[in-house]
Amino acid sequence: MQEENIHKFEKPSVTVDMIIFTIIDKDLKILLVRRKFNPFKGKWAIPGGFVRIDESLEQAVNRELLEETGVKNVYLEQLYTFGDIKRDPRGRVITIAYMALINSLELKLKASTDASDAQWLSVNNVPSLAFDHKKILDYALKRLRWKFEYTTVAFSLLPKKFTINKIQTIYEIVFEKKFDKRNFAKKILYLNLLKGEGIKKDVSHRPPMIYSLKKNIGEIIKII
Amino acid sequence: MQEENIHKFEKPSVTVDMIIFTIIDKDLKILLVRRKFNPFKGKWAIPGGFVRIDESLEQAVNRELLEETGVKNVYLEQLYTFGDIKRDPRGRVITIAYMALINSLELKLKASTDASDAQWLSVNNVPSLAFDHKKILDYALKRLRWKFEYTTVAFSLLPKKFTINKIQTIYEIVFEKKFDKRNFAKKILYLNLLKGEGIKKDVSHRPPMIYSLKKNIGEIIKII
DNA sequence: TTTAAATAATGTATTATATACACTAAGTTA
DNA sequence: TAACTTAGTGTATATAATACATTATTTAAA
Repeated sequence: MQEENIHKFEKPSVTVDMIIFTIIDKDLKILLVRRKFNPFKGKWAIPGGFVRIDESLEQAVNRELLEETGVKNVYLEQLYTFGDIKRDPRGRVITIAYMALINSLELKLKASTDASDAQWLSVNNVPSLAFDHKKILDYALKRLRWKFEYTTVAFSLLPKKFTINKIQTIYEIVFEKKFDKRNFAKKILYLNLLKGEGIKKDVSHRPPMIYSLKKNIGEIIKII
Repeated sequence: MQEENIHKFEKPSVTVDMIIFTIIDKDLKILLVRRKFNPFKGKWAIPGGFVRIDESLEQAVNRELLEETGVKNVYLEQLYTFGDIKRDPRGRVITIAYMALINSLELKLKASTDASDAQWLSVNNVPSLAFDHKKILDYALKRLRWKFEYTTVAFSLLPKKFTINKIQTIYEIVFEKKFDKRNFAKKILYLNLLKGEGIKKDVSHRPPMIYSLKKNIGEIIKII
């Protein structure tokens, strides 16, 4: 039977790379790893690795994510595929970029010491990065902000139960601006996304309501 | 010098596939090609092909696009990368999906006869497609509509000079609904995107104004 | 030359959404 | 019990979106 030959052409290597966002100390951070080998030995890079022949892209990303952070079942989104011929000096490497959003409380790898080869660094203070990883970061930040405006991804950065104030703080960190408390609460509550979960105890001020995100929220909804 | 080996892992094949949109006879159409070889011999598929080792993804897409349609320098946008292990029965093939928007007047390959192995078919009337191409089409349609709402991509489906009515018709085709003429014109003109180019002649009714799209329009602007 | 036919051009009133803005409430700590 | 801290809430204004109908200009036909 006549069949097209998929081995006719020399194949590029394929990797996945990811921008892993979390919020630590009221700061939007990404995980960076210091490269152990050339090219760019000693430089900071975003985590990633080769896609195995027997795993899907999502499996590859989840595997790398688990290796680097110890977490699974987090919010993951494919961003863009970068395929310039010379993006990797070793040869032709096409990378599919993802972003992950992690609630920092779930992290095994906590805000690490300076000596470590993996660190959470503020997006406003990233060093020069290997490969085209700066381009990937810029793309991810744009996408993140867009998603915050139009979807409920922000809640992926929070524990299951949270207060309105916690959400607002996350939005303020990501957009680097303050929102009006009354208007913010009005919008979020009016959207009917949240389920009341009682009242927070043990705070030295008026105790706030606790909420969780309802299941089965539609895909795209104007939030902010 | 110690260097990571990019050839340690068996490599997948990499293709680009594209949804090519155009408007013919007041209908949103995509180009489909009939497969000459197995797998899916005889089935309709979207155009695409292997990425050569020495060309970028964009170069690959443009090459395939030129081969299939005879056009170049058209609107092209990367959509998503599909990498399921079993999406191609021949082996591991990862495909980067693009969409192209073409003004049908520029097409060499015109709405072709039934006998041809490449045809423009209405998006509302696509046959069963090879591989995961239906998934790609669905994704492309969503993206297209979103882009119509928030950017000026719609103008890529028109000649350089056009009337307000032509734009409105394009929007009505893509969204499959009618817009109010006064409100539509108001919005488009108020956005200050258009440059007057005189008055159309040789029409058997009141002659309309002709416009062109200004250069250097910002990326994201709410249109509709 | 007059009338019919076709599409172009245009404005206002109403509704919905977004924004600006400040005080009282409920708990803890000193 | 006073001071501190964060929670919770409403209204007025501005802006944006929608609904809706008539006159204008050309060609073709009568």
